[in-house]
Amino acid sequence: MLKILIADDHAIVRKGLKQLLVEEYPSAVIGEVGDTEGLIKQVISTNWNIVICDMNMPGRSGLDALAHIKQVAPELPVLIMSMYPEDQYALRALKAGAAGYLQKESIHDDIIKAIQTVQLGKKFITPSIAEKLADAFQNNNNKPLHEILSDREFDVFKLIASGKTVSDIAGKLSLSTTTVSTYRSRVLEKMGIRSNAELTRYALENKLI
Amino acid sequence: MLKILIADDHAIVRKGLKQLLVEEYPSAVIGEVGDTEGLIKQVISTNWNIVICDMNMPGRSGLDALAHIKQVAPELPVLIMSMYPEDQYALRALKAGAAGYLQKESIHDDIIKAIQTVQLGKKFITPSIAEKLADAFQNNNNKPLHEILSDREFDVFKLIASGKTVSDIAGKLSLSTTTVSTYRSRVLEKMGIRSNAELTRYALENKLI
DNA sequence: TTTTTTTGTAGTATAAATTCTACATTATTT
DNA sequence: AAATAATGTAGAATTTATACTACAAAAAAA
Repeated sequence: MLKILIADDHAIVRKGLKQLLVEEYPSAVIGEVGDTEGLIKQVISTNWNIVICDMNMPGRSGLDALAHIKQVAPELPVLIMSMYPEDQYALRALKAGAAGYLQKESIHDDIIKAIQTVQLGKKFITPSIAEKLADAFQNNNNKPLHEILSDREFDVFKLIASGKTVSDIAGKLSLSTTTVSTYRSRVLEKMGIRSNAELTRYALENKLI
Repeated sequence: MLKILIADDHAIVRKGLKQLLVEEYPSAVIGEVGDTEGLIKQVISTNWNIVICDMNMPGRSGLDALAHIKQVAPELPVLIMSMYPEDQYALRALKAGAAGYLQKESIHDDIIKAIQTVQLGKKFITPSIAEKLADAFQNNNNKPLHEILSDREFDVFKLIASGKTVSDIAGKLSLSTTTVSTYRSRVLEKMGIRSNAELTRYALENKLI
């Protein structure tokens, strides 16, 4: 009998998802937990076939929980869902061992397919994520992102992240503004990032500024 | 017969909420829309008793929609829900004429009570929001910086902080890019800030994005 | 040791953002 | 009620930033 565990801190989301699953798998057992602790507990105490886990839960994040699950139940497929389209997160999730990454926006369309896929022991990868994956694969894999920057790029990275404009930086480093812009695009490219805001965020999170 | 309209861009959320409502009001008519346009259309074409509307929908935000609804159906109670706990949003929502503000986290506990309350023509205010309200009522001075922004400015603030470009934002809000730039400078001015990076930082630190 | 990549650097043409200014509407204060 | 300030909105002119493209020097891979 199919046993699916849902982990999400929002009860409405759990409810909606459960409804969806019940409609497709009327005889399945659907469990719910609202935090990562409950999730871990459930995974240890009960034999679930699939876990569907939100990425953004208060306290320990879904990814932390995932890492934990991979230790106690390496075979248990975990689908990570998130409200962020940013496939950035998808890569992190997959790296951490997720069986698939679902955006909440399109979960309706994907979830059943995803379940079928992971039931076969395969990973559920959407085409757009596959592409990102392929990219990340050939790029440097396990270094922190900012370590794959060249020195100059890293300089520029930090300055941009701390709010300097391209021309400020050009002045400071005595370079042409276009040069700085070029560095910037290389940084963005290498880090799989799309905006200065994300740079800032990254830098703050990694305590680089 | 009770007729409740749900507006939320995430189908799972609609589903969960609907389920919740059906359980409590089996004979109620529950409508669903996924965007603000649909919402406005529905409000005009059908006589709903209550609207439950998500604050963060793509395109025109829930608050815009609310303002619109207040014009065409001033008596129709609109409950605004949001995933942000920051009661900041609550104040804006109430100011814009919402009948209540619900956090998605606790919607399970509050929604039925909220519906009963607004059915009596009263506003549903949780204690914590009541407090904020009281504060805001007189305490205009010691507000956090971001609370001195106007609604529009705040919209733009969040979008910039999360990395949208000025033209993205202009597109999204159907404004001229120069208008958005103007908001940006006003925001920078009001907050005593000099760059987008600082905006991002501020927003991250204050958990506004 | 060739060959291929990465790095440091810019120019040109183009796209995007900013500044300043302005002007109705709303809100607030006096 | 009148006066003042804040808000929502843009246009013109200008300043900045970006996308492409390019190329030599250094580093890495074959």
